[in-house]
Amino acid sequence: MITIREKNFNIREIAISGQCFRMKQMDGYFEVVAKDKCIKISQKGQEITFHCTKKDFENFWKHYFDLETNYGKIIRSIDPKDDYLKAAASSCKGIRILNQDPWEMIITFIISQQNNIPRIKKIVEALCEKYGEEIQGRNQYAFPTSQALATATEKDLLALGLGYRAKYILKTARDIACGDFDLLSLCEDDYETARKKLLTLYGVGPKVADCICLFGLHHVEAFPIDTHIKQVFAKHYPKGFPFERYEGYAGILQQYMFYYDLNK
DNA sequence: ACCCAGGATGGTG
DNA sequence: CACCATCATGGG
Repeated sequence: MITIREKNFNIREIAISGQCFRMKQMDGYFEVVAKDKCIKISQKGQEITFHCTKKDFENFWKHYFDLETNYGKIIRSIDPKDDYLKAAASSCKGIRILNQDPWEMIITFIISQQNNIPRIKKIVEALCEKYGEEIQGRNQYAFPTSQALATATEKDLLALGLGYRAKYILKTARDIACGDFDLLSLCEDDYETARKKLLTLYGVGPKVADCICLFGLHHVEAFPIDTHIKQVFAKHYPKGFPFERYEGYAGILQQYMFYYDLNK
């Protein structure tokens, strides 16, 4: 168990930010499942307690929650004249851009298309229960490996409620499991290269590719444009969003706007 | 019964 | 290039 103090960290905001789908609010704490790991986290004000060993915190969770980045500095860089962006960031100053598993992001964000967040969570959970390994003593299931998912049939996936995305998931899982699509080299690529490669996957378009880049590869310049952001742009940035001002990390600001619009 | 949800694909003009 | 029907499913 390890407790830290951090201004720009709010586990509740992160849990409902729509970038992760396996973070659950329990009675007095949050339960987080990532890849094949599970942790309980509680927070009182700026004191955050990670219920794990110091070793696991240092080796995994610290990086997972992007605790080495200064988010205060990012928020302070917002144009003081941009009232909307200031309000958006102010509504969720505790968001972090998580360092999630690329494979997990590919699958979950293919599922996310034309879908709502509660339902995405439900489907991801069902997928883990059916194809993931049990995490010992946790009553939780790891995210399935590509090899495990590759053994599924389209009918199996349809039964889980995946709908028309079932065929996307199957082909992508199989292409990755057999090594036809190389995940390891993807992790070495810069944003533009990674994005281009991701677009070759069946079921991955521009928006999903950017979500994978942002949440799975930590290319914080990636800026996913979904239905919410389109509405925000139409309403608050009719003359265009000032991307040039936030070059290299606009994706973080995207999360503030997404959150603000989602919870309005 | 109608509309929407962190869109992508395949076809057409 | 731009547009557009279609793709399953559940929740409002």
